[in-house]
Amino acid sequence: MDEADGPRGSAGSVAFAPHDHARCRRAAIEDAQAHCKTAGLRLTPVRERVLEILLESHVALGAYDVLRRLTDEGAVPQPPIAYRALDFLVAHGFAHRIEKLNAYVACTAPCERHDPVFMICRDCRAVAELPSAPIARDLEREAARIGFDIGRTVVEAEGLCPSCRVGETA
Amino acid sequence: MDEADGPRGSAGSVAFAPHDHARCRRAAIEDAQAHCKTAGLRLTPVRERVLEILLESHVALGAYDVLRRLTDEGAVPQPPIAYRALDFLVAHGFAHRIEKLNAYVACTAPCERHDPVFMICRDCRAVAELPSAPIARDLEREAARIGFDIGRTVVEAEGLCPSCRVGETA
DNA sequence: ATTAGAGATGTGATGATATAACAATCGAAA
DNA sequence: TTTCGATTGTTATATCATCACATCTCTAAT
Repeated sequence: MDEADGPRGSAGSVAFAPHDHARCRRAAIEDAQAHCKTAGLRLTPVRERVLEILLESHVALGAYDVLRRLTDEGAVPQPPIAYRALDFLVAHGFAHRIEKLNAYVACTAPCERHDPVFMICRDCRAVAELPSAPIARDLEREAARIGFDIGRTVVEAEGLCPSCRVGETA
Repeated sequence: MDEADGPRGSAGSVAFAPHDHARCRRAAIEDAQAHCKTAGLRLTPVRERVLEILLESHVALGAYDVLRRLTDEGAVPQPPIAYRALDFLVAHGFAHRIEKLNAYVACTAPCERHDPVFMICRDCRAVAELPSAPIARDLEREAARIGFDIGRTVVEAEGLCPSCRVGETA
């Protein structure tokens, strides 16, 4: 990967590689702010705070993990508070839901519009987000063969990230 | 598809195509019985019954749907009864878990060993199971690029099956 | 400024999915 | 026929997600 590519650069996964994470977070927040302004969406305090919480790492957090963080900061512990913010972030591409974990991660790519591919570490729950173009093509071809009309796709690989492979028992 | 291919033939999805479903069910049960005998696994009455319930159609059933069926037949309504049987069937490849739906379907292919691709109808919840070889290759290549070691994969496309596309509003 | 309407939030309750824990039983093999 | 691991019975609880309805808050039209 070209070192000149930033944390949200185009060369692929950032989650498993050392990177300037402060910049990564800042860029994601600024992207979200800019996109909301352009699109007339309201990045309210709780929505922005939830995005910040997700952006603290590339580890997937459950809705109740997020809620716990919010309540530690004074919010009342009502699940809809977390779910509503997460739903907003997912709906607009600022975060993704990981079906395999029932959990959420911040988006780490300028997510135009096809569902990404995720690589999920089973040890540390870190999630790398990859572009899905080749796999999407394969899926479309298979779907066409059986007359299926694809809406959304879930592509998640569970395994071990580079860090967690180190020292793993054979 | 070659009509000579049976319901568990090699040419791909059977779930969305008209087929001799009685034969389909029978073949799946017999496969399971034979495989358990060979492998020294115990296809106990409740396990076999749960497989039969899943095999009644190609529609995904939740664990509590299965449990309801069992209790209608006299079992006591304890969730572990259903989950244990489902876990057994999934562990040995006689059924699959659909992450997107938190639900289960009977396996419709002689599942040697790579995780299948599923096409899930959002209207009728029918699930077609396809071989995953090309997609698995793509995923492996992407994983190698970032040093990720893939264990299991989840590939699920949600959309509309051929039957449910008919008469769908544009 | 006033206010109507849509979107967002506060709040209590409940629904849906899944597992922990431990006792009792069964079945294959020593 | 005893033993040991796998399976089942049973109670309880954990975890994930949504409903329903009141209230508030922005924004834009008046």
